[in-house]
Amino acid sequence: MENKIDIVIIDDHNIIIEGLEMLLSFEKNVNILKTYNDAYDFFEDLRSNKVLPQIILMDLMMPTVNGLDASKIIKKEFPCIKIIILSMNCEAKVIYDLIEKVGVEGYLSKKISRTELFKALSEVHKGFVHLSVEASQELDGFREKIISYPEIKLSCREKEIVTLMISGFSNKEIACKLFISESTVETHRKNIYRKTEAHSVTKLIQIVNDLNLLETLA
Amino acid sequence: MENKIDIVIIDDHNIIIEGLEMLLSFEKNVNILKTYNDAYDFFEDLRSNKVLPQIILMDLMMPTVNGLDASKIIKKEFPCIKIIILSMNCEAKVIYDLIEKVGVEGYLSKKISRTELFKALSEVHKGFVHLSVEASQELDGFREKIISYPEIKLSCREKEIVTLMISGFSNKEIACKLFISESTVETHRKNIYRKTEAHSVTKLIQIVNDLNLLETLA
DNA sequence: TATAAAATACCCAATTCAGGGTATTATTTT
DNA sequence: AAAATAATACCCTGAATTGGGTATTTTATA
Repeated sequence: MENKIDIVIIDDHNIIIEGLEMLLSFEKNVNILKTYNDAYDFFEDLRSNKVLPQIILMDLMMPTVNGLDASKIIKKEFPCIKIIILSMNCEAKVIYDLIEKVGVEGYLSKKISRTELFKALSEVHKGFVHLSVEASQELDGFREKIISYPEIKLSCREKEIVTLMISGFSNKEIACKLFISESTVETHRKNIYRKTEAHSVTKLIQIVNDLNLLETLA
Repeated sequence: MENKIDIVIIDDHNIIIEGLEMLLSFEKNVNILKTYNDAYDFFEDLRSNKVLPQIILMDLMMPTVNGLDASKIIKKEFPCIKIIILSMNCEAKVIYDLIEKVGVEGYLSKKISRTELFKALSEVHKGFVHLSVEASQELDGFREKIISYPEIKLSCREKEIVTLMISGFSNKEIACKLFISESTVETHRKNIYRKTEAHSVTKLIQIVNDLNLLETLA
C-alpha cells in the first residue's frame, strides 16, 4: 500500500488551481496541503515549517518570482522536495535549464489529462524524472542544437554589449553609454562574433534568441 | 428574474476547462452546454444545430485553429453569438484585432477570479463589451502607439523583403534569393525605411514586432 | 606568484549600409 | 485614357560595419 503524496500547488491563475484541485480530487493517494498564488507566500510557510510537501506543482510564468528562480531557491534550501513544473509553452532552453541545471523532477504541459497528471506525480514520487511528450521532444531538439553551438561563453561586458547591439544601438552610441572607446566596443563586437559565429547583428539576434545567451543562470 | 446564460467553453487545456466548470458551478444563472478541446468540433455541432450558445468562452492559443481565426469564422456565420476570449498573455495587437476588427465582446486574463468571470459573462450577456484590466490597459497603449505610426502600408514585395531583412540576410543575399538586382533591394529598403521610419534593421525588427506589420488580417 | 581571462584601445582595409537622387516598365485604380 | 502605385534598376556620397592585426592594464584563478 502506497503512502499519500503530500503536494502543494503554486500558480497565479486561480482557474488552473481550481482545475488541478478538481482533477486531483479523484486521486485518493494525493493530498493537496495548500495552494499558493505566489511562490513567496509558499517560501514563508516552508521556512517557518508550516508546510513540507513531497512534491511541488508549480507554474513557470508568474509575476513576482518565476518558476525557474523559485525552483533554484527551493532546490538550494530544501533539496529533498521534488518539483514538477506545469507550463503553457514548451521553451526548450528553459526546460533544459530546469532539468539539467536546477534539477527539477518534472515538466508537464497544461494540456495533460488527469491520468497523465497522476502518472507524473506517482513517477516523480518514486524517484523518476517525468517529462510530458512535448517537453521531451523540445529537450531533445535543444540538445542537438547546443551540440552544434558548443559552449558559447560570453563575459559580463560582452553580454552587456550584446544587449545594446540587439537593441539597435550603434558602436558609437554603445561606447558613449558605457563610457568606453568606440574601438573597445569594436573589439568586443569582434570577439562576440567570433564566439557566436554570428557576423551580423541580425544573425546575432537569432542566435541569442535561439540559445538564450543572455539568460543569467548563475 | 434573469434568464440562464447558455455558454460553451473551447480550450485545448483540460485543466482550464475543469477550472472554469468548477468556477461556474457556483453560478446558477450560467449553463454550460458543452465543452470542446478544439474549435472545429464546436463548428460541427454549431453548423448541425446541435448547440447554440449565447456566449462562447474561448482560449486564444490553440493548435488547429487559433481563437482569432475561430472568432472570425463564428462572427461571420453566427454574428449573434457573443465571444469572450480567455488568454494567458495580453498581446496588444491581438486584442486590438479581436475587438476592433473581429468584434468579439470580451477579453479576459486567465488570472481572473470567479466574481470577475461572472461579471464579465453577465455584462457581455447584457450587450456590453468587457475587458479585463490588463487587456484594457494594453489596448489603450496600443491605440496610442498606432496613432504615432499612422497607416504603414507595405506592398507584398516590401513585406517579402522585410521578412528576409529581419531574418538576417544582406542586400546581396536578398537580391540573389529573389532574382533581382541588389540596387532594387536597396530601393525597396529605402522605401521600407521611409514608410516605417526605422532607418536600421534592428529598429525595423522592433517596429515589425510592435505593430505586427507582417501579420495579414485580411 | 605565475597564468589566464577580461576589459581596454588603436591601426588598417574592404565591404556594407543608409540616404540623396533619377528613371523605366508594368499593373491598378480612377 | 490618365493617374497612381508597384517593382524594377542605377548613380553617388558618407557613415557604419566587418574583420585582420597588435597591445596594455586590470582582475580572477590555478
